[in-house]
Amino acid sequence: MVEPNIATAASKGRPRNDEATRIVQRCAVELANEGGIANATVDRIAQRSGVAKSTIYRRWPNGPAVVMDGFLSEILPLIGYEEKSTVIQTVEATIMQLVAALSGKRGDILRDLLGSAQHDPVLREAFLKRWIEPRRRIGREVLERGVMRGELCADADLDLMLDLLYGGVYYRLVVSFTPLTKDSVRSLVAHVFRSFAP
Amino acid sequence: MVEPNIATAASKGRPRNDEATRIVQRCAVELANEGGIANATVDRIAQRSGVAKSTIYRRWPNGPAVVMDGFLSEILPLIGYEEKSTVIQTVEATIMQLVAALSGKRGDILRDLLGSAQHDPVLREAFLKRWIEPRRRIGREVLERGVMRGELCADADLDLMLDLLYGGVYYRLVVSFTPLTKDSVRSLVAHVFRSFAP
Amino acid sequence: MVEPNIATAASKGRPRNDEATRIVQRCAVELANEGGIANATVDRIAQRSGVAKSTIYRRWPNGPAVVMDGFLSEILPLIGYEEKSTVIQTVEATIMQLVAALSGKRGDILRDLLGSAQHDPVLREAFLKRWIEPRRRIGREVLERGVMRGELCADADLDLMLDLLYGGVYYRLVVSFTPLTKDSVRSLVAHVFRSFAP
Amino acid sequence: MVEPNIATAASKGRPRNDEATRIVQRCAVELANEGGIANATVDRIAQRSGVAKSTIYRRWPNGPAVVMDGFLSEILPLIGYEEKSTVIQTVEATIMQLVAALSGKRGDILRDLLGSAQHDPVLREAFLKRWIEPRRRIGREVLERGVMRGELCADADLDLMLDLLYGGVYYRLVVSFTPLTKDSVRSLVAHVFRSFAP
DNA sequence: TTTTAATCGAGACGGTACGTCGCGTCTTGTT
DNA sequence: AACAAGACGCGACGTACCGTCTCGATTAAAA
Repeated sequence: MVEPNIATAASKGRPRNDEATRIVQRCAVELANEGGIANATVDRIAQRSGVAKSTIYRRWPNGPAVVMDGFLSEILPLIGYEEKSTVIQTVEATIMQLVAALSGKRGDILRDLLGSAQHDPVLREAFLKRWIEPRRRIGREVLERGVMRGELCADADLDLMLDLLYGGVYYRLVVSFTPLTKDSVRSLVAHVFRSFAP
Repeated sequence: MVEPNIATAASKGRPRNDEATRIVQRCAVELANEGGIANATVDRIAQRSGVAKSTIYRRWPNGPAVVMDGFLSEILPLIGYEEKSTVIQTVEATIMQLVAALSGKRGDILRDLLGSAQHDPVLREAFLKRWIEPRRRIGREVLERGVMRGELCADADLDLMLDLLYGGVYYRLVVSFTPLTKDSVRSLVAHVFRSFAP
Repeated sequence: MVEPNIATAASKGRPRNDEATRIVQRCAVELANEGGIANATVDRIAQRSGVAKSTIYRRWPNGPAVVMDGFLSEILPLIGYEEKSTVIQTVEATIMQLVAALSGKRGDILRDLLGSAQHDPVLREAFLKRWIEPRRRIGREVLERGVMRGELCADADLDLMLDLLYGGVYYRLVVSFTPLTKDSVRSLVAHVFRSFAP
Repeated sequence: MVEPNIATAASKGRPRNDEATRIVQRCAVELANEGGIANATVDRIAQRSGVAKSTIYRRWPNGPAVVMDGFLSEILPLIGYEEKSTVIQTVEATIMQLVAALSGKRGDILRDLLGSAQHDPVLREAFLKRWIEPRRRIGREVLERGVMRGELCADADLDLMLDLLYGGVYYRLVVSFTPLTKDSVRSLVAHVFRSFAP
């Protein structure tokens, strides 16, 4: 959670306006969509949303944090994972979905947020807890099923396997800036699976 | 090269001051070391170096570009690559060296630069041309030797192999923020090599 | 009285907390002592006193008004006036006392309050009714006794005389910012008395 | 001079824009006319004048200082002093002029500035050096002529006399808030002169 | 005894201004 | 030309107060 200042549960004083929280997040994402997260300044978010700057600062430490919060709470519900007939197919589909999420407009923002997370511990925490770890948890479950079903070797180092799968994807998107085609994803997944075959 | 505005070779007026170029780079790196690249503003670089802002802008488009330039021209000479008796050992040593470079103070800056490159095409270009591609070229040569020497299978997809090796490293440093131990590097390299074994 | 909103005498609901009124005034004066009346903001008064902002606003229109109230109710009891053997001596003592009150920490606040009264009608009213006019009333009584006792001429314009006495003092403290010595007070009083001599 | 940051005489770098200085002062006075000096915020001055906030802060420490500067440089040229046939008449005319200056819109600003000067040393300095002292110097010259011409007694304490004259005026305008009529000025001047008669 | 109504604390809210910083451009005189 | 110096318009920063508001909890007089 980027939002570090949660209103005290005891609900003393006037309660926070949840509507304001929502509209601020929405406007922040809008602005980031239009011109990158550098465009989502607190001033601009405040102006567009009609919410006072002080109210925004009461909830988030800076503009990118708002974008992160809004972006994730917008995208997370959209990402399920489909069970396919074989584990390798399920993984392939999941990775394809990830690649799709990291492409286009939304992908630009996510890459930009990842970039900002390099020097902002708050963003880093949020990025990890709400984006990386959940997906990794899902991935791990799938792979464990692969082990049980005999598609993967019994003593496979699943964490290493996840590092290789996700690493291969993120490396090309964020480090070497090489577009990822469906074919390249397929051969990546295929090779990794083969190397962990029973 | 970040530096896009090269002085025309035999220009008429007063020639550029190379000393200024050097001191500016040095100060920019210093400032980045002290407080991240956000600390290396053009104003501050100018003040510390005693070089006028206009002089800086004549050479670089913005602050991070100076840092990138200074950082790379400082770190590149330090990175050679040692030929070991086996290819896997050579690769392991190279990766270890990379991990070392990406750890500590210098690593913070490099990760920070990579972060900024996500929204700055100029930085991205420089990062690719001067950091990623040269190392990848070297890595490729090593792997090709591995194929020739029979340590790797003849039809190995070397680009995929490089993606897996580098991807595994960068993913943990820049995406999942998981510290890389010597052991984890060793098992990563070992696994990838095994999967491309002849 | 600065305090404009008096609770209706026999009201129905919960009665006002007089203790709160007192502690608020005390804290306001404390804060003004520490950093001028600009330091006595309603927020700060509320925080230090532990009294809610709304409770403060129920009694006073703004921060300076609290300071004015607290300051005057603190200083007024301390100012008596001593009857001397001659009227001129009594006046001199009174003026000396005024000068003392307008010097040092307390003087800074009073001058500051007078400054604020230049653009705040509420403060002006309070300043007049509770500080200027009472002292002037006392001064007038003394001078009238001077007339009766033959120390002053029978048809003396006592209001003009008071203007000259007080004017001479305030002018130096508040307008020309020239320190007032005991000697300068003495010669001021002496001259004015001489000019109204019988 | 309120303006404390004078561009270095050596005129290094781009010279300051005098036009900007002028328009800023003009707008500041305008704003103060419209709603008191509290209305002359740096933000508003910047917006109305089209001059950047940073440019304003490069010259003045705060809004009231701009008003003070603009106000004085606007009003000072307008105030000469007329030589009358007798010294008492000259003084009376000068005081009348002062009362006029302290009445109406301009008077409100001047009183407001004097109020602010109570807690702002910069304003106080400017107020003294550019408003109080020059007028007092003139007044002193007039009185000295009065001594020479035998209208005043030879050993008159002219500083005390000035304190009484100016004090009587400022006291009523700024302290007791009693309107000054022409008659009251006349009787004030008359009495003071009589008390310093030869 | 139950309303009823004013008070209290806490603190959120929309505003507005603060004074600073950095940007990238510009205008000087000097080298 | 390039250079040091530094002014300029711009716009964002994060903070502080303002005065208002909405809560739930007290506290007494009126019903």
